[in-house]
Amino acid sequence: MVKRTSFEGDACPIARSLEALGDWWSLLIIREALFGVRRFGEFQSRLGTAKNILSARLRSLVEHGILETTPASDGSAYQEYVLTPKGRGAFPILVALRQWSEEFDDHPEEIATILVDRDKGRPVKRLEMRAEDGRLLSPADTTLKPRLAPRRSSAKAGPRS
Amino acid sequence: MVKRTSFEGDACPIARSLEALGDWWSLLIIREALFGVRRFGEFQSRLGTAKNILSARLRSLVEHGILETTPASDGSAYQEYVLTPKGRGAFPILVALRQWSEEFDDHPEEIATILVDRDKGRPVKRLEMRAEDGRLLSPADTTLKPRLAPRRSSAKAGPRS
DNA sequence: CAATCTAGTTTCATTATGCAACCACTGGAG
DNA sequence: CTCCAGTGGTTGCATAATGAAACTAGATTG
Repeated sequence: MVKRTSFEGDACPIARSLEALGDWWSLLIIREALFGVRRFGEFQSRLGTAKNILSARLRSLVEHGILETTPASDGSAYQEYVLTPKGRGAFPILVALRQWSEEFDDHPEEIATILVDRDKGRPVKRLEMRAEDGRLLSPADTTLKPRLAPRRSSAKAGPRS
Repeated sequence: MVKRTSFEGDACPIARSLEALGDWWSLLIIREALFGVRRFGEFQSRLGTAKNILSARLRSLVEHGILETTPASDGSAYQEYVLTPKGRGAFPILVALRQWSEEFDDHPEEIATILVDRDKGRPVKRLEMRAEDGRLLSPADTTLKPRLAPRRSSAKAGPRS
């Protein structure tokens, strides 16, 4: 096979999410959708995507349960694309990407916008990892565990990633 | 031009980070690197990437300042790839992707591992967005603001995303 | 110094991307 | 009802990216 490798059956959850939204456009489409964009033409003009690509991506996102097509909304007979809960659940991913850019980009002055909380207009706090009891965790403070107790029989290489 | 569109000059920080790590392999390479993988061959065997692709990705990650090549480390004359602070800073992105999978995947039973804190062995808490003062924020509680005061002269369409 | 390992590069077939052209259906003006 | 612009796509074609396998140069081992 010379197909682009798929991570569908992969046991790693990171690979699994990349399977659904790991290409150039999907996350940007979700970003626009989170800001209320619903119509094909609006996605197209805001993102500047070719229409065939946009069409393919929207279809893929619908298949993955991230977007839903609703037959109407404002009276017209056209359809709209709206986020499902799964789609809205991707918000932290976008925030993480945004904050990474804000912190490490080589030309931060080119970044046009900041994410603020609507009430106070102040930047949102950096996402942080915490333990169940609230302790702040660094990457080194974490580790991976097999999801279910491993087979008692073998001490072979455990599941990874 | 029929080149793949680049987001380099884009003002949206999400697009900017996707420019650096928005392809299929980069994030997986960073994932492995976070778990201590350093050598070309180790990346190759753990990820199953073709060597030419891996070579190109590693080079790109080095160019973006996410990985660094260190000429030695264990005595041998080979080189290693280690994460820079910028690379380690991508950890929350990976955690966000992982948690999204854990929460919304259609077949969560196929996910092999959970991320736990090393001390207690308990799952890490879900990432949450908070305001400066600690209030929990939902997507709807946030909005985008232009980074610097917009030019006083024009009331044209403001910066987006 | 021969065999093998590591870390790639090269070659070539297959896919995906992107632009432009085309087409079907809507919604409105007359 | 008819014409006609706008919406929401699909199709075709050129180019770029991906992936498997073969090849290679330097390092390490024996």
